[in-house]
Formats: sequence, structure tokens, C-alpha cells
Amino acid sequence: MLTQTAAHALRALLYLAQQPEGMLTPANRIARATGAPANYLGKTLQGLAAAGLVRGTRGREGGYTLEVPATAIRVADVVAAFEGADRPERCLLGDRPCASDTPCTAHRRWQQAQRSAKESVGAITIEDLLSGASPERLEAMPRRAAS
Amino acid sequence: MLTQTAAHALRALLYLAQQPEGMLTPANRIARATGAPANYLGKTLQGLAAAGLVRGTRGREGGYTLEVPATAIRVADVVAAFEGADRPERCLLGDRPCASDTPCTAHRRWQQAQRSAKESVGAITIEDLLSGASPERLEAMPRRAAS
DNA sequence: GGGAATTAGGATAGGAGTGTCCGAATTGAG
DNA sequence: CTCAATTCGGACACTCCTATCCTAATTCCC
Repeated sequence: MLTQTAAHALRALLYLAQQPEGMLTPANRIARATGAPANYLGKTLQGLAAAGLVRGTRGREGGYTLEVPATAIRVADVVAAFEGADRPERCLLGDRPCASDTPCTAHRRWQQAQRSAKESVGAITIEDLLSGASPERLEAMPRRAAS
Repeated sequence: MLTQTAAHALRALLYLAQQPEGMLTPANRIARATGAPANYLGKTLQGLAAAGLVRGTRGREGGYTLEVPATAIRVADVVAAFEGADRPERCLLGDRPCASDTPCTAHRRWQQAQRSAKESVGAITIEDLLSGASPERLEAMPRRAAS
């Protein structure tokens, strides 16, 4: 569902959001707490810093802190920080943007579902995850028994 | 959203579903029609055959055909045909299945969203995509402006 | 029966995601 | 000032997904 990198990033953000406001947490501690490989998490945090979600402070007693309140960081933002210019949304039938041999009802139906799927996880904020709140009625979704 | 392999497979199934009932279509033609690399699509079709979704017939005038009606093939089935024993659903906070330092409201909230996302695309059938029908009310979802 | 078309399946290469390692730059503590 | 802690940034290995290529095995047509 999420890439490994995004998952590490999300865990790091959740951890940072639980720290006292303004406190600097070194990457090493975050790695230990979240179970991410320390070296790799370094890179990941740099990515988050580049995206403006966290701020890194060098030097002794340095570390990372949230740059943006936890209510303003959506999962979609975290994902976006690590994807490289997403592909041009190719059509499901055939190669061309919308093949002529089919009126591409598939296209619409598919994009609709994709958007709905992306939003149902992308719209969640760090704060939502920590508070357990449901930002909009999601439990109102129909449920079908998986055969 | 989908792996490349699953996308190829989905396109192949959509193409096969549009062919006359019982007709055998060689992999080569499917590849040309869907824009997938022919050699790789061969493997992909083998995967679909192993999953019981299509049937391959060897020899001259051979080819592939749907083994199951298009109404009975869900996107989730296609995806499942190509994933190797999905991982044990690790918790979002910390490494352990459910860390003690947080009551894991995050866990529930997250899984809820994930399931909802998976279902919104996974429950779609090949037939749905071709007919443009919406299997359950999906357009009733709330929509938020992406900032 | 011979030959061509086609699936089945293995071996191999390229690339991206993931992870490791090491040095350079920065900053505060002593 | 010196040193240690820390982020920053590059270089490199590993693995899996994707893709290519080649050789069987099978089946129909002539």
C-alpha cells in the first residue's frame, strides 16, 4: 500500500508529533523508536526536510522537529514527498491516452475508484492517526464480505 | 497503484473479455492490442492461467481465453495472482504488532482506511470496467479540495 | 508424418527501491 | 579553541520488479 520509505517517514512523523513542542530529536533515536534502519532513515528524514514537513538542526544537541503542525500533514503529503513526478495516468485499455476501439467507460470508472482509494488514505492527517478521529464519515462505507 | 504486471494482466483480461465467447487469442495479439511487451506478457498470462483466471491452449491456432466469466473476476483477484504472500500487516507505530507506548488508535484508523481503499478498487470486476457500471455507490463519497 | 504456430518455462539483464557506509559540514559543549 | 554530536550528501551493494531471450513441449494444418 505504502512504499517502505513512505512507511518509515510516516512512523517518524508520528513519533515526532508525540514529542514536546519544539524539542529536537536526533535521527538515531527516531530510528530506534520506530524500528527503521538508522542510516536509511537519515535519508528519509532529509527527504521530509526537503518537502518542508520537518526541520533538521545540525550540530550537537541537534535533531529533527515538525515544521508543520500535525493537523496539517496528510498522508498524501508524505507520499508525495517521495515520489518522482507520477506517471501520466495511462489509460487502462490499450496504450494511447484513450483508445478509439473502446469508448473507455473503463477509464472513467477506474479513475473514479482510484481517486476514491487515494483519498481514503491520503486525506488522513498525522493528528487523525494519533487521536483516532475520523476526519469524515468513512465508517459509512458499504462493506462486503470478502469471499 | 497497481504494479506494472497487474496492469498488464488487467488490460489483457479486459481485451479477452471483449472477444467472442470461446475464441482463442494468442498472446502476441493481446500484447499488440494492449501495448504490453510481448515476451513479458507471456509470463503474465502464465500467471493468470496458474491463478485459474484464463486458460492457455497450446499449438497452432492456440491462444488464451477467459476461464471465468468477466463478472466473476475482480481486480483484487488479478492483484492477488501476482503477489507473494502479503506481509503480516505491521503496525504503524513502532515495530511490534502493537506497541505498548501508544494505545494504537493509529492502528485501527489506518487499517480502516486501508481496507476501504483496497475495496474501492479491488471490488471492481472486469465486467464493471467494460460496462461502466458502478457496483455500489461510490460517488456518494465526500470530496475535499486538494490544497 | 513434417512443419509451423503457440504456450510453458528457464536463464539472464536492466532499473528502481531499499539499505549500508563513509566523509564533509555544521554547531553546541566544555 | 577543541571536540563530540549531529545533519548533510555522495558512493556503493543488494534485492525485487520488469523485461528480454532462448529452448522445450504441445498441437493443429497440410
